[in-house]
Amino acid sequence: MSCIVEIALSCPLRQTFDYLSDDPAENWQIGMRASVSFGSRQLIGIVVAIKPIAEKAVDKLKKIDQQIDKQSFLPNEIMQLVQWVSRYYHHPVGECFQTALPKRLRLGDPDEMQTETYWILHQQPDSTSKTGKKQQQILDLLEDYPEGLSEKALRVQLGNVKSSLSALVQQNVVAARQYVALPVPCLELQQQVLLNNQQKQSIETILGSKGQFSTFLLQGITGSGKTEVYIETCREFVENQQQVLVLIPEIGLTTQFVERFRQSLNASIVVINSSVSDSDRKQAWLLARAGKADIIIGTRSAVFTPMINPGLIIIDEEHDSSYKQQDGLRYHARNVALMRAKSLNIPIVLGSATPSLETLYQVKQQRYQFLELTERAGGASLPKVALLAAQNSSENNGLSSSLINAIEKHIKQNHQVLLFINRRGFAPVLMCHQCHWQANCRSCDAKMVVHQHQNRLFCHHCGLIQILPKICPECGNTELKSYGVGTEKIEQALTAIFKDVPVLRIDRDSTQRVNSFANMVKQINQGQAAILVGTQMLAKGHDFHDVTLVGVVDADQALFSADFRATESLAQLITQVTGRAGRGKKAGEVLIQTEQPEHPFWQNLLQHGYESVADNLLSERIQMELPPHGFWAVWRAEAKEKDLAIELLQQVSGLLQQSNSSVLILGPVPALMEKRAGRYRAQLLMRSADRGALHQLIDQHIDSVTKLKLARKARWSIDIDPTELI
DNA sequence: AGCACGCCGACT
DNA sequence: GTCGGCGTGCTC
Repeated sequence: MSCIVEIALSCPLRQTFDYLSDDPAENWQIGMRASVSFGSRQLIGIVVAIKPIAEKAVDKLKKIDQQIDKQSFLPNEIMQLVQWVSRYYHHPVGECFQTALPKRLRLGDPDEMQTETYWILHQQPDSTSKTGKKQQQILDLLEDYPEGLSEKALRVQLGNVKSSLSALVQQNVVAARQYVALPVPCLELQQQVLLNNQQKQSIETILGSKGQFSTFLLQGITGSGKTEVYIETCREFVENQQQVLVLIPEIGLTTQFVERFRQSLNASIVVINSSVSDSDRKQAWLLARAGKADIIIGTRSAVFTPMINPGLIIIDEEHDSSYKQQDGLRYHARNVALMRAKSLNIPIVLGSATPSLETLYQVKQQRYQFLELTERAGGASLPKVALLAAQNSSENNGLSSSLINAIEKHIKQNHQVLLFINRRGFAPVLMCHQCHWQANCRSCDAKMVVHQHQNRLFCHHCGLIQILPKICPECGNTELKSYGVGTEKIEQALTAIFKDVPVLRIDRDSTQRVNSFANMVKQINQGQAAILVGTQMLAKGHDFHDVTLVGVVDADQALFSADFRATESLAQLITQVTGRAGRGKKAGEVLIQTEQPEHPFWQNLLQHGYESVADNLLSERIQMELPPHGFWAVWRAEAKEKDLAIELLQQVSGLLQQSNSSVLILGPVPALMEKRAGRYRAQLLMRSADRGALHQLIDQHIDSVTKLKLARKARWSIDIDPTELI
């Protein structure tokens, strides 16, 4: 008896496809993969339904080419989750499955875990045969592991063991077994750290919600020991054979975080981030699904990792913008995680020193429980924060004389200094002194940034690269001048001022080479006086113990930005940065150089702290009916031809207006930077106090939008709960 | 989105 | 005479 199998395929069509299978329905399960011919190509899809043969139009159906999985592949929970994501974000279901699966499995790799060789003691060595030193070491070690020890672990401890092992095999003393390859455990676990009362209380409260859905905001200033709270909470779950999913931001600096878990917990910990190879991702995913990974630490897409016995979800730095995907399926991992925790009926912890307004809003509505850590570990005090008027700073390449003096003071004490400039390159503007020509990007509405080290102009929006011109292309003048500051210029200025002090620049340009970042960190941690100049990437995730002065050079930009979220991010950045100064015994100092020291934002932040700023911003947003107040969706469109995007959105707007709905339609308007990477962009906003009404309106019209002629000429997408409104 | 089919311009 | 440009139409 054959059957019909309904398959979700990765294509932008908002539908699934029926195929004919020769196998009986019993041989199929929802969530299995199948290979089918689709149009003229071969695709792999996910089975979403199995149906009996119906009379109608069976002859139109193609046959399934291959059933890839013989046993269940995607657990029901993940099937439900991905289908919910597809409905909630109004994104084609096949593409949702695509984002949820590791590449190798998406492409049809069998779902078999990699194995590795384990060695076990087979019998006691014959007393007559002589055993070498290395061989004896192996035997001694294996004696402690009656269930065997992996060859990898033997190698880690004893070095090259290949020849000794084969000798032992010859004597029939040891035997090899193939077992599933687990992550290499830490050899020496660290002693459990002493927790303060706030930490203990937080852990207890979270554990009190074991086995039931409950959301916690764990707010703790930098250095207050959030990670210890995570680790000790995990310990409890791991001891109960329950798995923990830990989401982390997408910054390449996760090693320290992961190491602390590894060194503290006797558990199988897998990592899924961008530096993990495709085959290791697949292995981590399979280990998690099989319950052989106790803790899964990963970035955004790890939220879809299946677990056999999930107990807890943790989202570290929950305010981080990398949790929201900004193309394709525009999901927010925090949102998906919340949904997942709810349907699994397990607790979820959102951790941050500077929670997002969304999360604070929920705390205010008493939907999340608030946990707070206010004490810094080791009794370190928070640094003094002061504002510096930026007057005359342009004469010193963007550094005011008081900032330079402060740097000198800290350097003289053999301490380290950290300076933030949130712009890569040398200078953001190149201009002709004579005719006022400016170096602009030809594909974007943006200026080209001077990168002197590489003797090039870069567009930071589309990646266009040009040779740095020596003469003005308009009038031939040789007097080209650059304006503004970037990391390179600050680096150069400081090198000139402090001749004997190493100046390290840390940004995407200087850390691109493999290991260069790790090497820099190593150098920094040697503890000699040094000045570190860098972008935001320095603010996150890394502890530099000898830094006593943190300077913020171009803090003002955000205060004038048209993006209403800029002040929120600035308050978060300054607060995070403040935590970077003076850990341990050395007293810290933070200096913020600004053109507007009188600005109420600074006064509020310095006198009352992040929470107060966040509070104000939140009331402001509520008053102005901006997110997180109300429910928002935005249609985005882009086209190579000018005005095409906006025309398409005008038609979309027309369709939406046909319904008599409570949803407010705003726009369409061109994007703030209309042209980017050669495309003109526009957006159409929807807002409602009623989430259901918003989604209903989209569902009502999305098919007609797909059928619009213009929808083929312009790229369009829909963004639910947008985090960027421009 | 891919990919095929289809109908008009400059080239071995 | 052909190669190839991208318009439009379909994908169980």
